[in-house]
Amino acid sequence: MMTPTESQQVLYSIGAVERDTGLTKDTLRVWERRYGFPTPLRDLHGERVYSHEQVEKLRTLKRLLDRGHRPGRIIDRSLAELVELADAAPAQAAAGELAEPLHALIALVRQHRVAELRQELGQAVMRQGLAGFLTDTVGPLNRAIGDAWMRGQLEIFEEHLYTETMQSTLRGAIASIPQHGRPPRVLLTTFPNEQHHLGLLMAEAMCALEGATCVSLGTQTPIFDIVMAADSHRADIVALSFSAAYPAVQVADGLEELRTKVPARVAIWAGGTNAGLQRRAIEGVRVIGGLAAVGPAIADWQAATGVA
Amino acid sequence: MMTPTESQQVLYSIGAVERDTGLTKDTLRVWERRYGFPTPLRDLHGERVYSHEQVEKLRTLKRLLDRGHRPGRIIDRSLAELVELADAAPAQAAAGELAEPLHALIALVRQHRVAELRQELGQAVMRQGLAGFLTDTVGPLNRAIGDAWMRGQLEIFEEHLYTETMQSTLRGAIASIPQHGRPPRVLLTTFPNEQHHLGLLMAEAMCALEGATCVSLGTQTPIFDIVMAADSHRADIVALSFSAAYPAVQVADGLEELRTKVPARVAIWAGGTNAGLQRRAIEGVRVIGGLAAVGPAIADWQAATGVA
DNA sequence: TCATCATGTTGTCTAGGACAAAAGATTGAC
DNA sequence: GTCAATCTTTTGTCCTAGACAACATGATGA
Repeated sequence: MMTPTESQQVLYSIGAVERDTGLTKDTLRVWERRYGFPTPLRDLHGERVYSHEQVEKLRTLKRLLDRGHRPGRIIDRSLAELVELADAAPAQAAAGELAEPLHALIALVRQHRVAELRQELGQAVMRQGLAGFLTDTVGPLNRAIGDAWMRGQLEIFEEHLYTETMQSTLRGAIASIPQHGRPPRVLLTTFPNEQHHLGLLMAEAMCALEGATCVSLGTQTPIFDIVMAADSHRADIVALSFSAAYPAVQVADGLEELRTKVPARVAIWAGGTNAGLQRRAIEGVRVIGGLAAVGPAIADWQAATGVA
Repeated sequence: MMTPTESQQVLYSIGAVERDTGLTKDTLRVWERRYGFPTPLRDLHGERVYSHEQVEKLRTLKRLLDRGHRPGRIIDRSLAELVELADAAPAQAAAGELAEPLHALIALVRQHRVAELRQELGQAVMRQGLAGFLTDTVGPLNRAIGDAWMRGQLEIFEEHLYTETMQSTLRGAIASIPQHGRPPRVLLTTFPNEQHHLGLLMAEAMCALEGATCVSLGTQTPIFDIVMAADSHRADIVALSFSAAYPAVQVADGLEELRTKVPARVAIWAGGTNAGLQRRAIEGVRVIGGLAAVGPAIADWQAATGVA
């Protein structure tokens, strides 16, 4: 058996750190030059070699950047201080009073009781109805899971497990919604580099529930292909999902580019937890503020187009 | 109305090309230096700007590299010649005689008839049984779709549509397999940067069919987390899936690292269409050569561990 | 015929320097 | 005091060109 110290003797190349943290090699090198962190060792050939601890701190930094923090302000703090910072943030937005059932679900994730988790989620759909499940369970649960992960209360693989299980649940639920082929026809996808599939599935479920005809392209469709797909499927609405981690610049740029390339008769809707959506309004793009706003938006569309 | 020439005036930055092709910035620059391709223009600030045509050729090149071609040998050829090459390759491995039903399915994808595609796939599962569906339909179909895409017969969004639909079908099928909690316990996932979810689902379906207890973490789990997850779930087998596009170096490195960190009593299995798997054997890692090999592998495991 | 060795080939890493875009701070007008 | 415009700082991404290890290929000899 190895001691903890020995087992932590894991070293990462700059390429490995890029993969694990989502920070590019350029950024890693320029941070080292500017801020003096990280401070990788060098191997025989003079190449950077990162310790497990540094990678851990880099991952936490990345999460905080996604929340709007700036590297220069926080990079000097210790990992413990960063975690504290992460803890403080969600407290503002109604943290403590997580509903009891949610705690139970999180507990199942942390205890790796997959079969029970799957069953509980399935039963919750039945109990609350899909719409209630989405707004009252999935939404808050996603946030709680993300927070727990950042606080170090949840490992990455536990988050993966949750995501995978929830994906199955949602797909099962979506498959059980009868599709009549009635308008509006909604095309759902995300921009390249946006991998968050759960948000997309939630949107798809919500639209299908409201009687729309949904076609999902999955995640990461190049803009030019979204345009072609909207045309091919004669979509009435193109719906995009943006997670918190997606760069705000690319949200605005992408939506503007998409708006110019897609015919005006096709509506563009954007939703998700991304902060950039609230900041600057984009002409001809409707921002959907949460799942509850999907129903009214579809009602608006039907009213505007005179569909019975 | 713009002329075709004007509308093609789409220019890509080196970062955009990296995202769209999967070739790193480093590789793009070194190719330009060494082979004289690509030959991007420069913008006002001297930064590289790639034309749509060059990006197209780069994408095709990447696909050919994934098949084992070497850049120096093929980079000078025209896009048409490359496409021809892509056409010729699968001819070796039983190309022409694609079963009739597969052609019909591909036709549905190209005509964007989603509802029918979904229904046909569901019926195929019933008709062939899940095992037959996986080996005779999904496997060949994946390859055919990939080929068609490379030949320019299929747009990216059409491939996305196929993937999304197939994912729903497979998840539905997996959900319908009763799980008894019997050994072996199989943990399924992919390495970071490996996004190909379909291969993973196919593996999960196959294992579940053979009576194993499956836990999937989805794609892109850091190696350290795979180790923790294997421990938490008391996994008997860790199964990894590698698509053709995944760099062969990272396959070998990753598997070796994983082997040293996971207890010896846990088996490591690797499968998928990645060429690197065949090249060099890794001590303590079993390479699963295709879906049909899953059954025997599980039988072997059961025999070796004396499980009835 | 097969193993060993030399030769290409290829991707990834190195070093600072440069600059645009966004965020933050300051100023001035009403 | 509030808001808009301008200045300053911060920050990520791009630039050049050299180096080298890992792998594939071809040549050599047993």
